[in-house]
Amino acid sequence: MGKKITPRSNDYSKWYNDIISEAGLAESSDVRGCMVIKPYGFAIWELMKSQLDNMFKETGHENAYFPLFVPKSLFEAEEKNAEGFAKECAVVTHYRLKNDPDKKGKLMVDPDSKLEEELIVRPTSEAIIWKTYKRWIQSYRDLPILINQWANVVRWEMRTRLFLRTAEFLWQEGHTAHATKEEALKETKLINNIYSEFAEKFMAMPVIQGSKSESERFAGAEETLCIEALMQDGKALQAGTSHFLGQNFAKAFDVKYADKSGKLEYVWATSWGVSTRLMGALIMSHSDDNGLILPPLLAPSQVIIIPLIKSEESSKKILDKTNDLFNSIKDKGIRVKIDDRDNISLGFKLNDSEVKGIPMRIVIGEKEVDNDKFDVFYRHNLEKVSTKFSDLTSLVESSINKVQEEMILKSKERLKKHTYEVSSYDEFKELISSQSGFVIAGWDGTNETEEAIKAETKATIRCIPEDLDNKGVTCIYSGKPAQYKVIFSKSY
RNA sequence: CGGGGUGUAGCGUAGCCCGGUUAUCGCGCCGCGUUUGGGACGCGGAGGUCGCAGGUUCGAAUCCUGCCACCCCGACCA
Repeated sequence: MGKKITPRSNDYSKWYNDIISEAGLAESSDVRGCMVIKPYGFAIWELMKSQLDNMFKETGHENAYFPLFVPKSLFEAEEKNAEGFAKECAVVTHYRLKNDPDKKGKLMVDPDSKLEEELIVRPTSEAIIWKTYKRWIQSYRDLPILINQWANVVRWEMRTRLFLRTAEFLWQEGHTAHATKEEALKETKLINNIYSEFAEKFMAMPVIQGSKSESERFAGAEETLCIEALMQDGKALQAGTSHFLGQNFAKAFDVKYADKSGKLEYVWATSWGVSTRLMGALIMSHSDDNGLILPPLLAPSQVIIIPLIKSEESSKKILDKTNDLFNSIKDKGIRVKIDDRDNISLGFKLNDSEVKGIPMRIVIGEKEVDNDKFDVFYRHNLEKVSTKFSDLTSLVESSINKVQEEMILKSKERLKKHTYEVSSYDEFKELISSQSGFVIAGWDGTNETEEAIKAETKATIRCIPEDLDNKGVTCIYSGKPAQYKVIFSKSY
């Protein structure tokens, strides 16, 4: 089994890339730093999307779409935001090509088509959206605005990795406007809770919630909340962020509303997003050396049935059973598929279903039909459960939630096992260098300390959880009283 | 932009130091036949400006020069 996948313990990155390639999720494109998401990978992304979309809509949000291009003057309006993204922007300077007079059959940029104002390909949409909100908001009656958009953005990263960091990526970005600070803060928290709930419930990936230190904060935000997940190699992955933007964008774009007394006030803002990086998180959270493992709620096929026909005589009874089972599982609203590909050996099909992470597999051959004994093979723990045909559908149905729960439990245990608390810097350094997970430690709250620790150990403050008591704790580095207990880790 | 490396078929590679027939092997692809109980097998076949340009030589994938592209380690990052 798993012949073609490099073992995780040998080379973690290779293992990760092998899984993406063998499962058919994505591949590098011919365009620098960009990625082709293949149908199977996209199907998983679409399941994630629809779940998140539901959760946003249930909390009063609506979808809309804003332009890909941001005129430079808009982009630079909010200074910190512009500065933060300036180094990774793709810029459109011309709008036309022409035949190159010196090189036959080649095209060149037409110098006459230079734009008066450059267009930035959005690395994020705050600027264009806040320029629009200015038109939409006049009165307290126009608030709140709770909008989300599903879109692509471009960030010209130096080093890219499939799903985790690509030059172009797909995401959702929510942008809300509120009358009061309290309401905006509440929204920021609400969304972070949604992200956390989604990660745990659907991705079977428990996360730690908290706020970012100033240096890790989103450019232009007053506070950034985040969810941080722990990957199997002990590194942290920022899986989602929710920003409280204060009145920064309202002021930059002059967005005011008249309150009940007619007084003009700047509006309060939030923005929040998760991206196709979640796919990377899903892969790295659960996969093993045999390939991908999908939690049933995010599996495009939750069950696969493989008919095994060896002779003409047995063909009919096997196919009848296969179709009966397919229909009865499908009637329960479960995503089920039959692998009836011709000229492909059973062994190949078994491995194929494993490498793709399909949660349950049922092989139907002569032996099963004659003995009325069928195995359900579970991908997440590689175990089999046997039952008779009449009980098969209910076993499958009850297994969906069971498998999901078992995967959540396993991930929770891993997170717990790899979360440490230290009080000395030596202990801290040892844990970080062994790259074994989240390390909770006291921090004096200064930028200098944070940077010194990063320079010495490569660990960064992943987040500042709000529920950790800092009474009597001292800073791991400076020895001064700790302002917070925070979570350190190496990260992606 | 600093430090290192690599470019040979769709993918992964051997050959390069030490120049010499028709450029190696595996996977994949096409055809025929046999095979489904853990990534099938046999036979036949297609596919290459050896990254680009120039030079040295009777002769260059191999040596020299220039260029280009990509990868890895830094800085940056959802």
